[in-house]
Amino acid sequence: MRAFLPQVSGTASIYVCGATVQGVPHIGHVRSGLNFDVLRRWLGRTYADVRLVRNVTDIDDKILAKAADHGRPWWEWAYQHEREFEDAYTALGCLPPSYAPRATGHVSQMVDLMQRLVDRGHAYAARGDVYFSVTSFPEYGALSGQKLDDVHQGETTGRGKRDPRDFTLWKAAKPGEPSWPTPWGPGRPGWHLECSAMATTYLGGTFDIHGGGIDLIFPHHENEQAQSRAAGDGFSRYWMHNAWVTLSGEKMSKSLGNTVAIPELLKQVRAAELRYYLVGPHYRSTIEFSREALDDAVSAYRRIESFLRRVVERTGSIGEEGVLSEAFTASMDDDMGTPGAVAAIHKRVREGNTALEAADDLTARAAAESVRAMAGVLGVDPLTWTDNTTDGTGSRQALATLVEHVLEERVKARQDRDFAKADALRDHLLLAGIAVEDTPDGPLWTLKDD
RNA sequence: GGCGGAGUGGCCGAGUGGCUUAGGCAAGGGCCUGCAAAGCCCUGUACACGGGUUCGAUUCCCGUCUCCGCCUCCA
Repeated sequence: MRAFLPQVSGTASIYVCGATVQGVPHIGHVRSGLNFDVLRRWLGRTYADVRLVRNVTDIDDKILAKAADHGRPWWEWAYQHEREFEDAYTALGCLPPSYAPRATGHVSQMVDLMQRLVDRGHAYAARGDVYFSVTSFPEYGALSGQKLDDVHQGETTGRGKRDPRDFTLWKAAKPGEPSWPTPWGPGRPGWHLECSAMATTYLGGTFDIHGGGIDLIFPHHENEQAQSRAAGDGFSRYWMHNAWVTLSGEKMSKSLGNTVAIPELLKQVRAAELRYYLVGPHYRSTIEFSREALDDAVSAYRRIESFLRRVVERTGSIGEEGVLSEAFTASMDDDMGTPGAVAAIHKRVREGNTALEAADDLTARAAAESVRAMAGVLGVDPLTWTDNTTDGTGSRQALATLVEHVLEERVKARQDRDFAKADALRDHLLLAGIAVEDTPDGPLWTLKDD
C-alpha cells in the first residue's frame, strides 16, 4: 500500500476487469463492480477527470460452449448476458463506465500488441497459436510473488510451446469457431491479451489503477503486466483487488453452482439495501453471504433512510452537498475504508436524530445534508433512490390518495380518543403492507417491502 | 510443493502497543408515546491456542491448530 499520486494531476484512470458474459450475474460479480464504482465516486471528489474502463469479454471457450449447448449463435449468447450484467450494475446504482469496450471490437489493437511482442522477441507463433515467452521477461512473477519454477505447470502441453509455462496470446482457429485474420493465421483472442489491448487503447500505455477480483492476480494480471511491459508500455501503476463473496464458506462461482443471482435477490430486497450490504465491508475482506447479515444491513440502511425522511417531512427537501466528516474522509483515504465511512455516516445520523428530538431543525438539516453527501459517495443516499412513499405516478399516486384518506380518518379518531378505531385502521393498513408511524408532525407511512 | 488471506463480544463487521473495548443488528433497563413504531440515554459479554519481546499486547515476533483462496476458466 502506498500513497496515490496520479500520473497526470487532476485526473485518475482506472481499468477494471469486467465480466465474461457467459451467464447470469451473481453477487460476487456485482461486488467488484460496486467496489470500483465507489472508488470512482470517491476519486471523483478530488480529481476533475476520472476515467473508468470496464471491459466485456464477449468471446471465450465457455461462451462458445454454452451457446453451442443452447443451439444459439455465440454472439447472441454473449450479447444477451452482457445486457443482463449491465442491467444488474445499473440496478445497483453503478454509474456507467467511461468506456465499456468489448474484446471482439479490439482485435486490431491486439494484433498490434502481438506484433510488437514478436518484434521484440517476447512472443512467437506456432501452428497458428501465438505464445508469450515467460522466460524472455525477467520481471515475470513480480506482481503475484510467484516464482516461475514453483508454479504448477498447466496440462496444456501446447502443441508448439517452447516452454510449458508460456501462456497463450492468440488461439488458432478451430473448425466451426469464429475467427479473425492475423499475420500468423486466423484465430481468436486469448483472455489476457484482450485486457492489455483495451486498457492501453482507452487509457494510454501507462495508467493509474488496475482492478479486479483477487483471483485474477495470477495468472491473468501477471500476464497482462508481462505482455504490456515487455511490449514497452508502463501499464498499471497501482493494483487493487477485491475479495470474494462466499456462500457456506466457499467461493461463490459458476463452476461450483453456489451462486446467488442478482435478479432473484432483487425480488427480495431493494437494490439500495443490497448495495449497502455489499459496500459496507472492506473491499479486501471476504463477505460470507447470509440472509441474516443481509437483513441486518437492511435495518441499518433503513435507519439512515428514516432519519432523512423525518428531516424532509419536517423541514422540506434537503441538498446533497453537505460536509463530509473528517472521520469519513480519513477512512476513505485510507485504502478506501468503507467500514469507517459507514460508521461516520451513522454517527451523523445519531447527531441528527438528537437534534430532531430537540426540535433543532437547523442542526438536523445540516446533519441530513452531511449524511446525504457521505452516503452519496458510497452510492447509498436513500433520497437519490426512488422514494417509496411520495413520488410516482399512476398506481403509486392512487395508493397515496387512498392511504392518506384513511390516515385522515385515523387522525380524527385519535383526536376523539377513539383508540380502538385508530388501531383498527392502522392494523388494516398493516395488513396491506403499509406501516404507519405517529410523529409530532403527524403520521408517516411506508410500504413495508418495496 | 509454491504464493496469499483469515480466525474479534449473541450475530455482522472495523481497528489499535496502553489513553476511544468503531459502526450496525439483536438483548436488557430507562425516557418519550393513548398504545405501537421510530428516536434518545444507559448496560453486558471480545480479540483461536501456546510461548516470547515489552512497564504494558487483541495489536509486534515465533510456534501450533483450524478455515479459505490462487497456481486450470473465474469478480
